[in-house]
Amino acid sequence: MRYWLIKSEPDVFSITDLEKAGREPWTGVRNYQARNFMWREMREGEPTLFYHSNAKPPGVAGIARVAGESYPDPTQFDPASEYFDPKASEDKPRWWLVDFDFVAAFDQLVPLATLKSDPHLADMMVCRKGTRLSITPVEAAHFKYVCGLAGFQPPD
DNA sequence: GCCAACGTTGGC
DNA sequence: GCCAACGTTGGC
Repeated sequence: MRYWLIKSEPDVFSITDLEKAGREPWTGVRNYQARNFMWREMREGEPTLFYHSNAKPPGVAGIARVAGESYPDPTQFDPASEYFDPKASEDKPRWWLVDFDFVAAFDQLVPLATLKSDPHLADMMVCRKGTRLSITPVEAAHFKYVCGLAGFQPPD
């Protein structure tokens, strides 16, 4: 069992939006490292921190879960989409995604500043300077610790 | 609005 | 394959 963190701008798609939707295909990721995590490494049921970026303040807003296996991101084939990729084809998809299921919204956001100032989380990727990656693995201990900061009982 | 970090592009 | 220019992310 692995743990993950996904970033989303709440103005675009927030934890509340995920709660309403129940499940959401994670379209539009156009970074190879992030794609590789979804494509080949994520497994159904893996718990995921849902992080609000470009927010005031930024921080972890809740929990999601990998809904199932990866499949080609349909927006890469759609000329009308901002995520259209002319170099991708149905035969040779370039971008893969998974769906995420809603698990929980934290009663209170755990701000990035809190994560950064906590020695337990010193080497958590999202705490490090200049990590722009929108999907990162999270150590089990870090995942559980962040849930603890939110007063949330982590899923098994 | 600024700017550090860093990924991508394209000329050579 | 190198690397300068450029674009994007995202905190502050």
